[in-house]
Amino acid sequence: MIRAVKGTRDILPAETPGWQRVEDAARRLLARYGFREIRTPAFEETQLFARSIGGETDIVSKEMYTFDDRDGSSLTLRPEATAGVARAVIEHNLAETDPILKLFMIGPMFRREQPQKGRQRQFHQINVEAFGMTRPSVDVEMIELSLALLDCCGMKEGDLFLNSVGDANCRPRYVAALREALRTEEDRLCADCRRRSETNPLRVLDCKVAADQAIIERLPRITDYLCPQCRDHFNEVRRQLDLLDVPYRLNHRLVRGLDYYTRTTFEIVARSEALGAQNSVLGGGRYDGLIKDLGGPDLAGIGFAIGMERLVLASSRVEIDEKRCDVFLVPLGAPAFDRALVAQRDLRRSGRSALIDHEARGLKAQMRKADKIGARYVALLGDNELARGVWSVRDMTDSRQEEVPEEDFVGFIERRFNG
RNA sequence: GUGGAUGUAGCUCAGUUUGGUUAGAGCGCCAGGUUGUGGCCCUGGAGGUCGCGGGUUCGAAUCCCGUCAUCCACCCCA
Repeated sequence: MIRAVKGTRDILPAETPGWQRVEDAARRLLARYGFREIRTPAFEETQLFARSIGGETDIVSKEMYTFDDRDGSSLTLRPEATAGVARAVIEHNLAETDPILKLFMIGPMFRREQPQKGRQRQFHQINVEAFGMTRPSVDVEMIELSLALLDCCGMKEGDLFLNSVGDANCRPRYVAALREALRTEEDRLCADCRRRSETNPLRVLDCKVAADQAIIERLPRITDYLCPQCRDHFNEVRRQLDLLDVPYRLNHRLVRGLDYYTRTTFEIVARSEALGAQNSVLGGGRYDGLIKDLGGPDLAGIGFAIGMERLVLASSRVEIDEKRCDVFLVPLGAPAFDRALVAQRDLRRSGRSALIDHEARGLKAQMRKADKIGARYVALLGDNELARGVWSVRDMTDSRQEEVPEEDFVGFIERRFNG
């Protein structure tokens, strides 16, 4: 049997209403904040991701689905959205044409990781990006929006963590200081952290090994190394968050795993137990140097991504009553079936959902099917009805049944739904 | 890439410790009870290479070896 490949899964008809609810709510809210939808390709030139995300990151070094096209060029299924959106912004000069460049994208991403709860190789994100705005109030708008989005999508219990990772001026100084401090503690750290001390010292900060925690708490903090500009920016972000009553918690250990982040970084962690170890539902930050690094104008950027699978897991379940059918037509015999086909078309033309059980044998079986499918009305056409030129229309909610002249049948149904 | 758990009917699972006739249950599906009426109830039916391969044995879902898959966790991220 051919199965869905490792780390991918089908979102079945029973689940799609929940996904649509999330997407619809998100689209409505994003429109209120002035965001417009963009849809970029699911694959790009490999170079784009290598240059934007950073060659030393886990994503680029071991998680990308990369393949050679037939002409020999290297392509990669997108592991995240920002790079592609940034590319599109540059390619189409969007910053020149759009006075307020706010974009969002909903779609699948691909990373070759070991699957676990809340982590799949194909997963879906809602990505929100704003370009060309450098002021702290933009950071605050994005953070407030991220909370509002999760809230309107049904996730009530989440903690917002905030940090600043500095910029090209001050972050290298901090990394140097961190590496220095780690050297003196080296022999007391876990094996992973000793390795990280060299490869990517920032990663030591979110180590989960209990024995390392005390040491990590004593390490230098990025916020003590921020340059004056970054410090002022961070302070202003915090002041305005307070102004808008946005609850947040500082987390000096919050360092994003992608190289392009600058200054503000944030993350929302679900309190729900439903998520397992991967409880981060939303993450993002500012990336002021990215567009220029990719060969575009010197354009600031800030964005975040919501993991939709995780959001669905963390959201309160709402029963969505599936109304698949307004009228279920039950013809008995071949002449009646022909009339039912016509009636089905006419009902649909008038805007109602109508179904016929094409395979049905007996009346009882068709009634059962009508009930299972949640039909509001059943319209029966048997020998009695044919002889008198009527439909027997049964209201499935109260089991009341009445006869309706054939020529008024569609009008009768219409009045039932509109009146 | 590493570690742990689990693979039996469409779904959820018993049965595996202590090997023993035709492998069970609930739900779902189909049909009948009601030859023109759904839900509830009753009766019957269909549906399984017991993940796959090999081994031990008179005999394997059950014991042994291998392998694959899924889940959870590490790593890391949304």
